[in-house]
Amino acid sequence: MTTLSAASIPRTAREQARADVLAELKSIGRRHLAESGSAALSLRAVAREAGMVSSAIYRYFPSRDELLTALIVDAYNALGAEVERADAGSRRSDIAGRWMALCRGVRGWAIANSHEYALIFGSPVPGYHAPQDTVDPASRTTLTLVSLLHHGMECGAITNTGGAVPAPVRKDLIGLNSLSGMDIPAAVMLRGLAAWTQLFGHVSFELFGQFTNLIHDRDTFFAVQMKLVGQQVING
Amino acid sequence: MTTLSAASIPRTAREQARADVLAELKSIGRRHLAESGSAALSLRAVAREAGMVSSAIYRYFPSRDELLTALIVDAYNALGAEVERADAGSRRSDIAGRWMALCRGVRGWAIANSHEYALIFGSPVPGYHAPQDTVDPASRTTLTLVSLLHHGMECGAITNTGGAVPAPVRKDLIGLNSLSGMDIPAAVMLRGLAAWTQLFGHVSFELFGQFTNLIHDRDTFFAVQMKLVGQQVING
DNA sequence: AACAAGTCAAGAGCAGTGCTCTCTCAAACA
DNA sequence: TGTTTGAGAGAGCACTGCTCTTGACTTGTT
Repeated sequence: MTTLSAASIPRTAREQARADVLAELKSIGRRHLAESGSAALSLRAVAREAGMVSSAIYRYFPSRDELLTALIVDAYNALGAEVERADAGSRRSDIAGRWMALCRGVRGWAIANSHEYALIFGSPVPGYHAPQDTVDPASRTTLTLVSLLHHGMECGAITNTGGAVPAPVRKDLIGLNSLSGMDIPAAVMLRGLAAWTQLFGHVSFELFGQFTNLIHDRDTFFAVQMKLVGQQVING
Repeated sequence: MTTLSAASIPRTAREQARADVLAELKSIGRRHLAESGSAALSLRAVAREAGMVSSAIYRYFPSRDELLTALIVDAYNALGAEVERADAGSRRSDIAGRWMALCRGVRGWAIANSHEYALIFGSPVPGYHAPQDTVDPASRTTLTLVSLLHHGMECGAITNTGGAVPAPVRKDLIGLNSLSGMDIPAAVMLRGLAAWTQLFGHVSFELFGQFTNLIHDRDTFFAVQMKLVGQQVING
């Protein structure tokens, strides 16, 4: 168990105090991240603002990367929660509507928390390799899409139009089901992943400045594009 | 004219020497970038390797960001050249084949130059806003796609299946033609941009680690996905 | 040939960074 | 009531971007 894992339930007063300080440091870090981006995130600055000397913060985060990892986990969870919330707001049988809600959820969160989005979907920070802590929170968002696909097939909105999928890829795609306990055919999963990459590709392009001077009405553009993607996913 | 623009033709020996040093510094910087990523790119380290003291490098690059900008411009041009080369290798009337070649060109370059790819398509470096110097090289790659669309329409491979495009978006899409001197209908341009975001979304996902533990046969997966995208762009 | 102007490298220095080590002191535990 | 343990403080190392000044050299002109 690392410093970052949910530190069980604080029992003693000491553990409680430690959990409090940890939470405060993360909160300050998150604010710095939101204001200045990940590269400008400095342990010293966080410590300073928390009223402790620079060396003291190393009691809580053994390195800058550990702080970053903690914030990444939080970001994944925040996005996951937002997407789940967005999905829950639509009628369950309205697959197309749920897809659009999901898209709006992702983009809305990304715009409102652009630095956190960049942290998890932008270029990986140098020398940094995501530890295992991040994979569960990361899959949370993906799971929402997969369950949407699953439900779409269940109620007949999405049909398996077939299409040959090469064996090795088929294996990977079928394997995705084991994470979610569902059984979506490879061809459908393929379309789902295509939609997924398109959604995040679009959001990244928008946030990272590739639409500058090209697309001005971005809300509408996004809606039009995602509607198209939704149709392709549903109708094959 | 900044330090970065092509410094006309060096006339005097002095200008020649300066151009040489500038080129050497950029070359060292590019290597450091390729080896360690943008965040680890340090003016001091570059200067050290070039055999000059740290302060001297400021004669050539007024700030770290200026070095970065120079490398970004180079990266855009390298990608653009690679994509143009890939496109030129296919029979001109084979639109689907050209699309696949173009995709392979982008991905191949991205994998071979991942840090440079991250520099231009990853999260923007903090506090950095792309100066005007970068827009021309950046549009070079996009232009290859637009001309592919144009040619596809010319020879009937791509047909305008219509589809309503909301006025403001239509305006943006039509406006894209003014950059290239072509006249691609909004609905076709829309599909082209969708393919574009999907292509780069896919490559970014792959390079930035989102496929970790999910997709193993990435070459095949990419080929399958891009073929699908190509069909959607061509057949509407 | 002599000079003024322009250019460049060097060195010292400032403020900031991540991170380590040692020390002290107080709280928690036995 | 000791004893252990953990939190904070402080100094320090090596590094960063960047600035300013100083001395040497190259250039074009008189």
